[in-house]
Amino acid sequence: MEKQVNNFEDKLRDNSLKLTGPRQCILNYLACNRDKHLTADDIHRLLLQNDEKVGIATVYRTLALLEKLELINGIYLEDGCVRYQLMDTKEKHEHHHLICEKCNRIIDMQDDLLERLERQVNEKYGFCVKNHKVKLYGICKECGQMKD
Amino acid sequence: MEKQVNNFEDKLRDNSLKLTGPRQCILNYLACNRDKHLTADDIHRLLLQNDEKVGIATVYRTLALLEKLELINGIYLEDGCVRYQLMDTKEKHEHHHLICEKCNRIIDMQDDLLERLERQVNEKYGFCVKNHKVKLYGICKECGQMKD
DNA sequence: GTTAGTGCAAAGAATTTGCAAATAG
DNA sequence: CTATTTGCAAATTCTTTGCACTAAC
Repeated sequence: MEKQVNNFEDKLRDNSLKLTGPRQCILNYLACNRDKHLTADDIHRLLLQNDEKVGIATVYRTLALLEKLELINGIYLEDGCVRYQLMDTKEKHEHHHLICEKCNRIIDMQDDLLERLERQVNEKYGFCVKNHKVKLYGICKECGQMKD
Repeated sequence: MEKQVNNFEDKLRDNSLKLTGPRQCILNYLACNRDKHLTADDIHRLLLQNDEKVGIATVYRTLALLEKLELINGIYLEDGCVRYQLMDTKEKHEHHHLICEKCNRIIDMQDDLLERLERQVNEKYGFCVKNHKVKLYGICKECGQMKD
C-alpha cells in the first residue's frame, strides 16, 4: 500500500498533476479494499459516510486517472457498471476473476496460466498480447455445497 | 444458420413465446454476421436501412431474449455498450476475443485452451467453471507491421 | 500567481419501462 | 379470442462535460 501511494505521488509529479485530497482519499479506499471490486458509486458512498465531501464527478475523474496511470484495473461485468480494484504491482498482467452465477461473488485468482495460450496466439494470429481480461463463470465452492 | 433458426422456433414454442417478424429478422441479421460484433444500435440501424420498421426497444428486448435462450453471447468491452454475436452451437464455451489496442478490431479465436486452467481452478478453489469470457488485449498482425 | 482540480448541475449515451395498440397462436 | 409483443415516448442508470470557484505547486 505504501508503495502504491509513493508510486502515485511520483506519477503525478512526472505528469505535473496535483496531489489533492480527493485523489489521496480514493486511492486510499482502494488500497484498503484490494480484495473488493468497487464501483464509482460504492466509493462515493464510502467517502460520504466518512464525511469526505467529494462529488461523484471527481470520483469518476479520479478513477479514470488512476486507470490511465495503471494503478487500478477496471472490471466490466454484465450489470453495466465498471468495478475497480487496485493493481498488484507484482503482477505482469491483470489477474483473473471467478464469478459465481449463484451468489454473484467475485473471487480473485492470482495464477497466471495463460502464458502458453498467449504464445500460441502470437504464433497463429501474429497477435502480440499485452494484457488480458479473463472471467470464469460458474458455481463457487460454498454455493456448490448448498443442497438447496 | 438453419439449425439456429429451428432451434429458436423450438425454444420459443417451449416457452409459449411467439415467433414474430422482428425476432426472426434480428436473429437473421446475427446469423448473417456471425463474424461481426454488433451493438443494439448497429442492428437497429441495419433493420431501418432494409426498411424493417422495428423500434429500438424491441431490439433490446429481443437481444435479451436471445441471450437468455443461449442463442447469442454478449461481449462487454470498455466503450460501455454490449456487442452481440451468434453462439456457435459446436462450442462448449464461448470463444475468445483478441482486441487490438490500435485499430480496435475484434478477432475471434476458436481454440479452447483453457481446459487445464479450468481444471486447476476446480482443484484449487473448488469453483466449478461453466463458461468463460477471455479477452486478450494487444496489437494485431497488421498494426504490428505498420512502421508508423 | 498560475495551472490544475473540484463541485455542481446539466447533458449525454445506453438501456429499460409503462401503456395502449397490434398481432401470433 | 386471449396472451404476448410491439412501438413510442418517458424514465432510469451510469458516466461525462461546462464552467465558475478553489486549491496545489
